[in-house]
Amino acid sequence: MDQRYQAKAIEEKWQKLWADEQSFEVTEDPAKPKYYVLEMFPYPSGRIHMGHVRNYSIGDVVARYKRMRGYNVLHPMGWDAFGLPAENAAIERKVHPEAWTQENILYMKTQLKRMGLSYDWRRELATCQPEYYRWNQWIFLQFYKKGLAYKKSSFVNWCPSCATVLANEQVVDGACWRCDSAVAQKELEQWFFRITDYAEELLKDLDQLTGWPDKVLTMQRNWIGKSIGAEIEFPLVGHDGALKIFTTRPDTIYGATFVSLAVEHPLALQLSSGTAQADAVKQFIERYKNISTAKRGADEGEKEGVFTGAYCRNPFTGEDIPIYLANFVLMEYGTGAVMAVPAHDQRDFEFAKKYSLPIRVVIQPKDQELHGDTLKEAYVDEGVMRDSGEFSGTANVAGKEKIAVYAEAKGFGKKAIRFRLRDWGVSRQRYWGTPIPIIYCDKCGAVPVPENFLPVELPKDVPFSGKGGSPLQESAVFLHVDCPKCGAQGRRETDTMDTFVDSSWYYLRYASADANSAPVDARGRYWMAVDQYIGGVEHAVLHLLYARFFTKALRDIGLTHVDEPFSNLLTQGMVSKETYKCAEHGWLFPNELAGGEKDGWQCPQCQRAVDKGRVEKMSKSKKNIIDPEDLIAAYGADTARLFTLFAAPPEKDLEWSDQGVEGAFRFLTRLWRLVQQHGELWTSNGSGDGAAPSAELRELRRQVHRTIKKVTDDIDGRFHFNTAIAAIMELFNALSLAAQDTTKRSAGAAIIREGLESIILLLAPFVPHVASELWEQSGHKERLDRVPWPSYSEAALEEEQLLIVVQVNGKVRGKMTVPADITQERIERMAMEDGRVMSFCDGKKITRLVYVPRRLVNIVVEG
RNA sequence: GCGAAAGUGGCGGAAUUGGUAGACGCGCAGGACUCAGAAUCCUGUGGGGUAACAGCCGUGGGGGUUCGAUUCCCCCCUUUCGCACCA
Repeated sequence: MDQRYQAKAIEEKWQKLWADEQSFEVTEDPAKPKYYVLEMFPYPSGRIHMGHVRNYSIGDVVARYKRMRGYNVLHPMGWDAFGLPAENAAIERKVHPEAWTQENILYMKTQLKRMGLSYDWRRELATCQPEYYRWNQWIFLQFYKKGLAYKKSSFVNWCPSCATVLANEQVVDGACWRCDSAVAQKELEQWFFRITDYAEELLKDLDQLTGWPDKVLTMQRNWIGKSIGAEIEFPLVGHDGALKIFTTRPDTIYGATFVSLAVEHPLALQLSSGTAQADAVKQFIERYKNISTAKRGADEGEKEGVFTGAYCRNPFTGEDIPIYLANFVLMEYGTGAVMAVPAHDQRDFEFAKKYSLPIRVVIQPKDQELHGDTLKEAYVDEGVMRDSGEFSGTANVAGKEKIAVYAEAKGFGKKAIRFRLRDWGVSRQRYWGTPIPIIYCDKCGAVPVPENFLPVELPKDVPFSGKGGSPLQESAVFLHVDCPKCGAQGRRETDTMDTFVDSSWYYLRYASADANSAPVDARGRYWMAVDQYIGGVEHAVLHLLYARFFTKALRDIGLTHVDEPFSNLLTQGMVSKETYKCAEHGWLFPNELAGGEKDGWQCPQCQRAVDKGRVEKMSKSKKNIIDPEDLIAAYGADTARLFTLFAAPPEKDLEWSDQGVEGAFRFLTRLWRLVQQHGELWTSNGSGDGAAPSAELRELRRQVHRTIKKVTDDIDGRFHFNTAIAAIMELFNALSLAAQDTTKRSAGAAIIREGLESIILLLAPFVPHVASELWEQSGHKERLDRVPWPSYSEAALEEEQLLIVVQVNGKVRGKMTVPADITQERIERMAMEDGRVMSFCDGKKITRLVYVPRRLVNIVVEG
């Protein structure tokens, strides 16, 4: 037996065995409870990083633990393989996106395998495979049939110099990332998914996601942004028709002294034409039309507007009030028109001040009298309605409802609910994505590709120049196609789908990854929903919201029976590490520093003292990354996993420490050695020298069972792997001491063996390779993967003695060890008789005695 | 600006329901082994204080509730994250 811990050899041995024996491949088994654990699949960028190591280590602990607890565990892995970087690689390095992606997947897969993750690799999928994305297209067609997919005109970022559409992340400070020219807004017809149809359900069902972090629920709630209010029509003066506005404050309508329209409002030009304001309005629109709404919000603060020259009538006061254009009104929300109540809305207040518009107070707070001309800021809190006709005197909260009901009765308004959530624009003018299965025909319009023609595959003959619109427009093979309806010459849609579409249903696909007549078959019913989903918090809104929407929409098509895809969600923290920065030369790698720990580090270029220690999220640019591959080569996967899991609880940020890694490695080495050194424990089947175990040994046995209980509770209830590992280390230290003592070693052989076996089993989910090896070496024929999780015995937990803390006025003044079956009276008497305790009570009156069973006595004295 | 989370030794962190603050790991110090080093093992390690003990101080700061507060409440400070004209 090798005395040294050889991580590499051990890990290779077990990884090969697991692969050869398909240890983690699962099929549906109605006799067993199922458990579906899923980590967010990676983008195949080329190499795995520490964030992946952390994410997948956490998931693997859960998977292996649940397996040991008797669950039928589905634990799959795949690739979020479409996306922009592949296309950039094509432009910059002349590699085809597909080749680039395939190569990355292959490399990263061997990296993941080296971590010993217990995946069912048969279910592996890559979203760029036609067998996968054909179902994106199929789903698109189902959505189209149901009206959930539709086309409308919308704006994209456009670089006039590169003549190409830019993704949001390619726009840096309003300029093109490559050529730095100013980005314009260009209007295009694009495809949308009607996620807003599900807004109400997406909001309501958040309540049933009790296994999600509150933070994520709140973010989703805010994103959906439900507002309850009213829609009211303001008749135009001198024109037909009316302006429809949405407000959450109908109670303030008597204070509406003007109306503000979005710059893009369709009536803007029409209303001003023929008035003296026509030119001013044109200029104003011209000025804002190329600035995206996001950009307008960025220089928040300055309210700008222009009078349209037109008026509308406030239907409640009967007054004619002016109509303005305002830069802060959003066309995409509500109706693109708002009634402005300067006294009770801060934005309207600022606008009114700037353009000298009347400010009329109509909500009166309890404790003060407000006047429009002395108001310093808008009053937005509750109060009583005043100067509001027949509604004066009504509490404003009740007034909201009354105004809306009144307007509805009179036929110029109604109660209304609005969401901040917008429909999901899925069109991308890119190559490396799922082609949208639509054909345009001059006669028939937009015609869906018949399902039996799917997949619409990406053509290979596409040049990647980084110029022009969608690269698919360059492919003659792809573009020209006959209309499926009338047979005339048609033209394919050249937009591809947002990659968020791919990741919105992949968890369903894993359940039946080889199904070829539907995205998911009956096996989905067995496996869904995902019991535990694990990933970064950066996906708290978009990915998780889109996936929830897909689940509901697919449920309505009959593809799944669940309302929500992920029952429990764990958002892991990021991995960070200290950085070194030179004031002049920027970030530095630790190994390029000059100087030393003692005299301080210096910049290799300018010899200036380096600013050390700020802990930042690991990133290439900050030069503080650790490559998992180097780590595994140096210490092995088990050490990498152990440290990652030990250094912090999963939901918190993890600060990387090279010395901490050493510590984890040291622990495994010590465990290895202890098992090697006591081979006799495994061969002899004696339970010691036959004498009854000493009190110390009995306590050691209790610790074994206490540890099993603690580790079980820590993993199962709260995923606190760090404290679970700490408890195992503690037990190890105790066993290690006992094993060094010859008397204890012989008398307590059975207990030490039970302890070591427990440690190996408890460590199995964390460090599966070394645990498997030690299990085998300690004489067990059965594979560790098939051994159940250890159970503890309540009887073995029973304490013989208790440690009781004695306090005087809440301060610890003594401790006593007492038999567990002692009475309260006796404990209290002993506490009072304790010498040190007595000295604190000396001459003082005891007013009270607090006894916490099995824990402490607090003597309360006076004076 | 609004909202949320967090702040504990030299460092990462623990204390799960209000009951011994600092588990476990790192670092550091002393010792053993060694010609020496590395590795390993043992002991110690919140601060101050003492010959040693004791008492004393201590969970960002200030107040409160309680027999007892890292934990609950109020105010303030700092950091991180999210949202940021959504009418």
